[in-house]
Amino acid sequence: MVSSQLSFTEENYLKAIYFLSERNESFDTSTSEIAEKINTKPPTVSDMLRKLTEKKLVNYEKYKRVHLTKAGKQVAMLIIRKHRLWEVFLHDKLAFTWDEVHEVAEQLEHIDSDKLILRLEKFLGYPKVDPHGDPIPSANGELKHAQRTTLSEVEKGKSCQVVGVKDSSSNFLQYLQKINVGIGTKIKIIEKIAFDGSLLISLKKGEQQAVSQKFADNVLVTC
Amino acid sequence: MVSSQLSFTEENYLKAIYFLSERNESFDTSTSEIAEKINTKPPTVSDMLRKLTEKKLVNYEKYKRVHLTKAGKQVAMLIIRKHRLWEVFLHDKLAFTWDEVHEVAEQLEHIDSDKLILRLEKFLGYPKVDPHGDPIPSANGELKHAQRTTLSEVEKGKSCQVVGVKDSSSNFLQYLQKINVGIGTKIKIIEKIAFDGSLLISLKKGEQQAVSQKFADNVLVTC
DNA sequence: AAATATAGTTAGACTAATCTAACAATTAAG
DNA sequence: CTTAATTGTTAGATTAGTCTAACTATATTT
Repeated sequence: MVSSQLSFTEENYLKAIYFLSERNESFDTSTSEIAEKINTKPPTVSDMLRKLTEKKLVNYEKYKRVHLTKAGKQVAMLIIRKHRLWEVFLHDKLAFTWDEVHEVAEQLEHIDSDKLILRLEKFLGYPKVDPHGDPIPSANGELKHAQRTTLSEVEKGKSCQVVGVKDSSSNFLQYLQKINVGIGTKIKIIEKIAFDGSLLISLKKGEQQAVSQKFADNVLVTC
Repeated sequence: MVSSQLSFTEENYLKAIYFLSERNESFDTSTSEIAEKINTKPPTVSDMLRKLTEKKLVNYEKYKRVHLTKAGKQVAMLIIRKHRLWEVFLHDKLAFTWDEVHEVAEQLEHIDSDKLILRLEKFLGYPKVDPHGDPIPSANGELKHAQRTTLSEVEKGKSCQVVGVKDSSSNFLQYLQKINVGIGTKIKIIEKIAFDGSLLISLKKGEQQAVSQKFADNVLVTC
């Protein structure tokens, strides 16, 4: 049942290193960036980096920059996976708003049970993105680099999930709300009307909806 | 958002003290019983008791027996509440069996968010008992001392929840399984037939079922 | 390239939770 | 009511995670 053998604190360091590394080309970060991120002081980070190096979760040499090993990245991805699945749960099932989910998910992400996460994922209907539109890694730690396309690119009969919008005018956002389309909404393409490029789509519970080509051009999705 | 300010460990001590105290009339327990329960050694418990005494969560004098203060009991009840609600979630929503729920709930019970628990309780339909039939304390830490009655005592039109059986013969248990009645099942009394004491009951999703008086006499419920 | 500024490490100390070994109090038995 | 058995505490150490202060390495500037 126990999967990582790592402490709460070690997990948080790995997650922080992942997010900081992601921000540059060389996929690495520094002692003080980490300290800043997780609200500790540089000496504390120095100690932890020595420990994580021993455990082969990071590659690190004194005074140089850190980066995650393959194993370290794997651990980080699984924590992020748990975090985002819990966010979906809080949002979809417990009606938390998108800005409330993060804090609680920070705690829930450390719960250690593989079975729990697999069951939760199934219960949530295998979501691909969290309530902020960020992609959810798979059980083996892979992150589909979510090739975002527009709704208009999706083929007839296929399903996809909303991850964002191109046009962020309040007109458009209000329209989206009105027809109940938001981040994470699953959409199936029922019909494409060649005449004007408009689409017939279905949302959950079989609600059908006709939308214009302009609409479809401005909704970003993953398949 | 933070409600208790207590460490994971302190919470576990309070919970252990609660369960051990519950086993005798004087509602107290001892250093070594606690040590045994939470798998530590007596000196560790001694230290912790000093600490919990300072925090006014237990009443304790050296070499005497311990008991929870009102505040300590309150904390314990809220942890038990969280534990049991999570057990219901795991069982009802994620299809864990009754013997699998405890281990994961041991972790989940320490998640600290009042809002989360209130929303979870609502999402689960305000259950009164966990999958083992143990009662769930209310948000203010009160445990309805679940006046168990038999199904036959419940009035027409009222709803109740199964918490156990009087007759535990395999004949009866098999019958219960067949008609999908278990611990936690909610039952509404549709009709009482005066002629033979039999009942017409409804289970969830409106499945109706006729049961005999003998059946109703042997099913324990809370209202 | 020397001086200065920035970033990182080492040393030493603290807290929480744990242990073992040694000692003290309480309880039970004769 | 003294002795033995049981139970509980104190002392001293350990580990994980954290801190401040002092020191060292790397980077930048002129």
